[in-house]
Order: sequence, then structure tokens, then C-alpha cells
Amino acid sequence: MVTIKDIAKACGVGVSTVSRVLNNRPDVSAEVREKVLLEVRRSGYIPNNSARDLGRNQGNTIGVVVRGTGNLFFADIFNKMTDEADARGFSIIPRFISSDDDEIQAGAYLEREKRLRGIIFLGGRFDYTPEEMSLIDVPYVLCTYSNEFGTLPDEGYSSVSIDDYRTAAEAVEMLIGLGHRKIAVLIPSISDHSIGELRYQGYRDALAAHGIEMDPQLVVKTGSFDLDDAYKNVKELAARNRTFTAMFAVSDTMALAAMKAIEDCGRKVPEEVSLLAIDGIQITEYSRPSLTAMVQPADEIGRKSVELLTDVLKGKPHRHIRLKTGLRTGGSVGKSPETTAII
Amino acid sequence: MVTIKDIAKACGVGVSTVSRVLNNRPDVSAEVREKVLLEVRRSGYIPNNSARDLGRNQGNTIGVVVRGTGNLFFADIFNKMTDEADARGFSIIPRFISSDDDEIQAGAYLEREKRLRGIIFLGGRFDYTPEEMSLIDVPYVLCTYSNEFGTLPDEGYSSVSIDDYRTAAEAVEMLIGLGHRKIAVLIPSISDHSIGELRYQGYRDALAAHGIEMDPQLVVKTGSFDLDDAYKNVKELAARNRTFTAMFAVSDTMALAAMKAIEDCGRKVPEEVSLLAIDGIQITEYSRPSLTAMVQPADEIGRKSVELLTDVLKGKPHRHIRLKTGLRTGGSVGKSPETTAII
DNA sequence: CTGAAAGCGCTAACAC
DNA sequence: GTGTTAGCGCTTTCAG
Repeated sequence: MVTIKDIAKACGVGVSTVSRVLNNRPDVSAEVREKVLLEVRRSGYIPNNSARDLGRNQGNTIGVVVRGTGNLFFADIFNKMTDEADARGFSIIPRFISSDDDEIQAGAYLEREKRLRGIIFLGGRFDYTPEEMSLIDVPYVLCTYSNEFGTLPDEGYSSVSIDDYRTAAEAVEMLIGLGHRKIAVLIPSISDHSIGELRYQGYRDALAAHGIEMDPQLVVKTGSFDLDDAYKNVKELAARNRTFTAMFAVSDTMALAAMKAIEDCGRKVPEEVSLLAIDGIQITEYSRPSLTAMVQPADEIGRKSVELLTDVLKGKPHRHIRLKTGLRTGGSVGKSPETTAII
Repeated sequence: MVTIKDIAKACGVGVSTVSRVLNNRPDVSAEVREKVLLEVRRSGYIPNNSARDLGRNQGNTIGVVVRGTGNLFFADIFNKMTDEADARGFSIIPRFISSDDDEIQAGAYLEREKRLRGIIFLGGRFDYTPEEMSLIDVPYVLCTYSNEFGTLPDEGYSSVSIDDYRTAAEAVEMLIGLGHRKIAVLIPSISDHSIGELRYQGYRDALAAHGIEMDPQLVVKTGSFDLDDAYKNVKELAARNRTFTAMFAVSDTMALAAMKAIEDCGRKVPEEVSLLAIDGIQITEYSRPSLTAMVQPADEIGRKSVELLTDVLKGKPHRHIRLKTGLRTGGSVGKSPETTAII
């Protein structure tokens, strides 16, 4: 194996000079730099990352803790993160944990084990406290969520997310605009201080703003993002309650399960029940009818997360980015059948 | 930061003893081991990976080159790989490349840059030659595919895959058994020396074995695994050809797009057209009708890939594992309408 | 600008 | 069994 010493010897310079060249340090004469670079290329030398990391007592590794396995939306984001990290000279080490596990614990462990420079939390709770986060000693960014229910100072972390509350409210308002009054909501939990809670609030407030009384019967809490749970719960609702004409689902894939459940109960989407969701991953465009969704810009979320983190690593201050969602018009949303009847 | 020296000092032993305990070496007395372990836990000490790697002159990193971004099936597998790697004390560094990129090139670069111990190729071509693979200097395993069209010696690499040819043939035979004769196939390419080609051969041979002449019109080549391409191509076929009563898709998600295309052309699944695919990811169970599929054991594929690689790293010989697929009965497959008519 | 030398934290002989 | 010590390959003072 060719090491920095070999390069130094071959060029008749000291190792520190080679090190300087390798790290683009300015204090090397042009000709020496040229010679070293040439030898590096000739010999196919690639610096040993472990030695580097050990030497400067830090790596170029970013940990990504993905909470919620099987989340197809996260897969897209994660992909883009690795691309962006590569482009910026960082490696990404992923850790997938289930929604039941503690992401902070996982992150803290990963940080020490792998000497991370920073951590990106992809999916998680909104209620961290400074005490809790003190376990994490490197900069971190919350991805797809923020700290709405917690007490973290803004300047202590970065975040990239959509405005969950607003997006949900807009979605529900769109349904209201189409004449829907009995609007169900499909959600893992309304009080877990997680993304679902925020979207639930958007739903609740949108109804209230339009003078619509909320029917607790129509709040379907599944306990998870799992499709099977979504299907079961919606089927149960649809079987015993035929009043609702629309449903707002906090996730794309849950909406797909809901669509099946609703149709399996003999009700048509969108003629009898409209279905609207947040996320907008590609495959839900191919349901029948294709799912209407508030699309999160997955690529941008992934890229921005890495950008923010590396910026902080370079000394820039923490930032909080809110990305816009776009409406993907599908065929799952229509006017309320009751409206139509009245007309 | 707490280091191995701190532990040693606190326990009144030498660093090598601590090292031995940390590495589960047998030559340490039970009581010393106990004491060290206790102090490790008390202090929250976590070994520095870089130093470890440098010390033993090798990392514990496995590279995973994922070819084909957006492949939902791969996401599942990749997940499980990281779990298994963690459990075995390895980290995984992923690299996602598009189907147009060269996975060997990507792997070779990753190997040198990150000092990989081994590489897992998730998705790729089947026609590698030894010359080509000589770029890769560490053990590697081909995941979800093998070297059917190439010239690699079996003992030079590992692989984990299903029997693509057999699985495809079985799928088509199942359709034939239900009276179907005009069976279309949906596939990226029939001659790219990739997974599709193998499955195409299974399709072709199954037809031949049952004396059914293949209709070239019914071979839909999309050029990619992309859903949009699948939709467009199937729609085109369905618009001008109403003879086929069944379609075999080489991937789940393509099948979903096909289902939509077929129904958008006014034909019913499964009454008029049966649809059968390979992969079996969860979400395709929630199409309407739910997709019937030959399910690949994603979890096992992921875990076995890592197991095989780490085994080889321990000195064991390369192995080739063929995992069984299981039929997931959905609602997208039925008897041929022509059969029914005859009865 | 450049080189010598002292670590970074751990592993692995080697001696006891 | 256990401690001592010499590296692993690189970064980074510190002189010059």
C-alpha cells in the first residue's frame, strides 16, 4: 500500500509538505505542489481515511438516523442526502430505527462510535428539550420536522421541513372549498408530539375556521404509519359510518390503504368519498384514481439538510428552512356529493 | 473524551488488557474482565473507530453500491443490510447510482476512498468478466442477481438472489394454468444482460414448453424500471391490442403502472386482463385489486448478503445462495375470460 | 515555504 | 494472564 511517506520520498520532500498539498493548503510553492500532485496521480495514492480522522481527531462522516423503517418517502430523501454528501466530501453512515426506538439515544451512540461530525435526524419527535439533546455533542439538523413542542433554542440546531400545520390546513380547506363538511382524518396519533399532531391541529383549526364542528368519530388514530393498521382502522370506520364525504390522510401510503378500505366497503373515490394526503411519492400517482396530494419536495429536503449541516460545520450559524409543498392534482378529490345534490 | 488509557488507569490494568476485553479475547481473567466492563459502562466509553481501523490496518466498513435509484424494493433490502452490518460490527457506506452508471467503477472508487473491507452490489448487470472485476480488490457479493451471462469463476464472488428464470417461468405457467394463452410481458429490456433478460427467458421458455407461440407484439420493452415509461408503453399496447388476457411484469411497481394503464383503456383487471408480477413489496398489496406477486424475501436477501460477505472476510469460501420466492395471492389474477367463455 | 517530530487512540507483538 | 511498547498513516505544531 502506498502511503504519504512513499509520496514524500519519491518527491524528495517531507511528509508535511505532501499533507499540505493534499489538503489544499496555500503555503506550498507551485512547483512542489505540481510535483506532488503528479506523483499522487502516478502512484494511484489515496489517503487513508482512518489515519486522517485520527490525526485531526474528527472524521468527515455524517450520521443519518432514520426513524420509521419502511417509510418510502424517507427513502427518497435519504438517497439525495448521500448524493449531496458525496459531492461535499462527506460520507454518510445510516442507522435505521423503528418508530418505537429513541432517536437521540441512537444518535448519541452513533456519534461516539463513528466519530461523527454531525447528525441528521430524518423523522422524529417535536418535543426535545435541551437536556435531552445535550447527549448530542455535534451539530445536528432535524429533517422533515422541527421542534414545535419542545424548548430547543433556534440557534442550537438546524431544521428542514415543510409547514406541516399550514399544509394540513390548506389541504382541509381545499376539501371544505369543495363543499365537504364531514371530513375524516387519518393519522397515527394526535398527541405524540410528532408530525401527526401538527397536521392534526391544521385539520382541526381549518374546520373551526370554517365553522365546522369536528366529529370525534371521524378522527382515525392508527397508532402507526403502517398500511395494515391504516386499512383496518379505515375499514372499521367506513363500515359503521357513512356520513363522511372526504378524508385527509397525513401520509400518502396510508391514504392508499384508506382508498382500498373505503372502496372495499362499497363506497366510491372520489364520487362518494374524496381522499387527500400529504407526501406525494411517485407510486401513489398510479393508484386508481391517482392520489391527489400535497407534495413535499423530497430531493430538496435531502439536499438542503446536508447543505445546512456542512454549512454549520464550516462555522456558519444554524438555520431553519421551510420548504413549500405543491399540489399534485390527481383523481381522488371531488366535490362533496351533498353539494352536488343541493345544486 | 474518555480513551482506552482512562479505562486502563481507572482499573489499574494495562491498555492491552482493556483492548483484549473490548475485543472479546479469551485470555483475560474473569474478574479483570468484569472490572473493565464495569468501568466501560460507568464511564460511557466508546472505542474510537478510526484508531481501531488504523491500528489493525483495516476498516470495518462495507460499501453498498445501489444501482437504480427509486427502486422501492431495494430500499427494503438496504435497510436490513445496515441492521445486519451493525449487529456484526460493520458500518455500511452507501452509494446510489443511476441505472446508466457503471457500478464497477463506482465500487472501485468507493473501495479506495473509504478503505472498504468488502462491497455489496445491490442490483447490476449479469455479464461481468474477470478483467472487469479486477478493479475490485476486496471481496464482493452480488445482491439480487448473479453472473449468469458473465465469466466470473464461482469461487471468486458471492451472490444472493432468487432464481429469476424459474420464478418468471413459474409465474407464466401459473397464468397458462388458468387458461391464458395471450400473455404479455412488461420488461425494461430483453437483451441487457440484466435481471429482465433472465425473467424474459423464463417467460419465453414457459410459453414454448406449453406450445404457445410467442407474440412479439406482446413483449413490452420500456427501457427502464420507471413507472411513467411502464404506464405509457402499456397504455399504447392496450389501446391497439385487445387480444392479451394476461400480463406478466418483471417488477411490482411497473405492474401497478400497468394496472392503471390497462384500466384506463377500459379493460378490467382481473376479469379481462390478469396481472402478475415479481417482487411483492408491501404497498402493491393495497392496489385495487391487490397485486398478485411472486414475493422476494427482501429481509433475508439483505441479511444474507451481509452474512456472506462477513463470512468471506473471516476466511470462509464464497457462496451462492438462491432464496425461494413465495406466491402472494392478490386479486389481480383470474381465469382467462376465453376459457370461461368456452366452458 | 518546508521538514522534523510529537501525537491521535488503538492493536499486537513481545516479554514477564 | 498481563503490562510495555512500538507502530498504524496522517495532521499539526514548532523551528528554521
